[in-house]
Amino acid sequence: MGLRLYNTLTRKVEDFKPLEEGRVGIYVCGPTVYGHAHLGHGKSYVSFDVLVRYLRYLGYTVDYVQNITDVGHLTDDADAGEDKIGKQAARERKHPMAIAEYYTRSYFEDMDALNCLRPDISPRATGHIPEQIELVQTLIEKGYAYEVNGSVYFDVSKWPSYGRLSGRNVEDMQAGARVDINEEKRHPADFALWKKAEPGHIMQWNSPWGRGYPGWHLECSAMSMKYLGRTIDIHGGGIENQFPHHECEIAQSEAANGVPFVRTWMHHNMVTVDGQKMGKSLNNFITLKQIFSTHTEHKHERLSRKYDPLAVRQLILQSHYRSPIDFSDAALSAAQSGYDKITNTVKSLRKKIEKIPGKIEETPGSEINEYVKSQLQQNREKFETAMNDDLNTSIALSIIFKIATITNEYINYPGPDKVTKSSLLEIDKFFRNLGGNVLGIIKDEYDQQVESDDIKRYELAIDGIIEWRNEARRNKNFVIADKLRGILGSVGIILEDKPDHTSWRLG
RNA sequence: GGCGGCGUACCCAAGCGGCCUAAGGGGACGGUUUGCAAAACCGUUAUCCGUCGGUUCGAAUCCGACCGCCGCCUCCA
Repeated sequence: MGLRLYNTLTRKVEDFKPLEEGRVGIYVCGPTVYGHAHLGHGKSYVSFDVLVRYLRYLGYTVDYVQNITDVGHLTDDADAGEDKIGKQAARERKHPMAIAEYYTRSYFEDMDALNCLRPDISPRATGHIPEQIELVQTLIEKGYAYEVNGSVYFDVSKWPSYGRLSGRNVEDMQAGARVDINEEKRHPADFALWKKAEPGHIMQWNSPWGRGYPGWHLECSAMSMKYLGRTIDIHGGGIENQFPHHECEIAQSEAANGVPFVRTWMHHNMVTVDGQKMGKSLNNFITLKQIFSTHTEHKHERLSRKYDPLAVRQLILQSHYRSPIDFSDAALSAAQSGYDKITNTVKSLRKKIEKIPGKIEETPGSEINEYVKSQLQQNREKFETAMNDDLNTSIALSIIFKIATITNEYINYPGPDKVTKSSLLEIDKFFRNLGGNVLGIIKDEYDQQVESDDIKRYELAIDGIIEWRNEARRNKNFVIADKLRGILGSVGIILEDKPDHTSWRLG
């Protein structure tokens, strides 16, 4: 059985089959770059990163497009157009493009840390104004849009299936709608394709309707069409964008092209912090940089320590992408411990491989251990079954843990089974493939020691103290030995005595 | 008011009609190992899945009611 994905459009898990054999086009709604990326971005892009990675693992060629919104999203749909980037630009007294550039770089930096593969194309909205204008023109020509006083609106009454994706109908939405009445619109549900620029609006362009800027749903339609064609296999985004954003995308794209816009709609669920929606006003808004930073002055007050970016990734993968996830210091800390366990295992596995000299064919008893072989085989199948079932990363991850336990058992307590280099390499291959290439929580290389410059400077001293302590241990002077361990421990350095040497790590 | 989701051990979380006397992680406790630790390994930690009814030979899984929580309906990942 192949990959099956939940499709919001049909509310069912369906067999996944791309339009073109062996090739998948994916468009994911990217960030609006007016601030540092937060936990919500983390969940979103890790989720879709795993989708892309798994599709590639299955042998598909994937065209992954994720936009960068550097203009156009206003604070509301009705009018009162305040561009969030413009707002931030005013606050920081910088050019809007400088703001967009700065936070775009910051975003990529954080996504790299989370081990998310870069999209194949990261199109900027401002780089596609002509395409957007063209799309608006098409919609006007086909009678789906109308111009009023320099602004252009999509006529929802011309598109009966509006609301299908989100399970709403235009009438129901009237009652509790918080959208202000806009005099220009023929119907309150009509949405802006192009807005006339008020004199003070910083970002604006020439158009057939005068100076203005694009409406907030338009860029995704224009750019996905340009890079992936009129019908795309998968469109992903946050569940909060189901309505109105994705609904509007469908309407304008299909009205313009006359063909289905998206075959599979995927929506991930939201993030809460300590059980509450994450929001700037609630003081529980946590950026990824605040979690990753070693510098205590940047730390968020709800966090007790810094966490490894890949531990955050692991926490995200521990639950399903369609489930909400609650971040708390306790959850982060538990994920960090679990992440450390896997990392420790992989590190000691690789150390062990290095210690067995020679090429495989020269190593005596180089055959793969039968038990190891069957376990890897079995668990690979389970892993694929889990991932095929709408990306059940929680189970996939549990299989990595299972193999970690088997690995430790095999290395440390081989019993009658001989530890062979081939077996160890086979296990490492499993980790690199499933834990690394697919889940992205196992690195191909781990730094020898800590990256932090502060620690690096003291490495010699640390090694010296360890040497001193081992001399004491050899002389059975355990009082001194324990005292030295205590001193290192008090600055967060934890020692591990191995049969032949002592290693250290930061606790 | 409309739409959607969730409630599983001390915490996180998978399971969505029989393989469940319920994965996996964290924590706690006990053991092996260790000079002692750390790491690792082994074991224990839910006869039960918010509550009450129903459907079924059989339900955590389906249906109904109720209680509690959350999200969307305004930009948001």
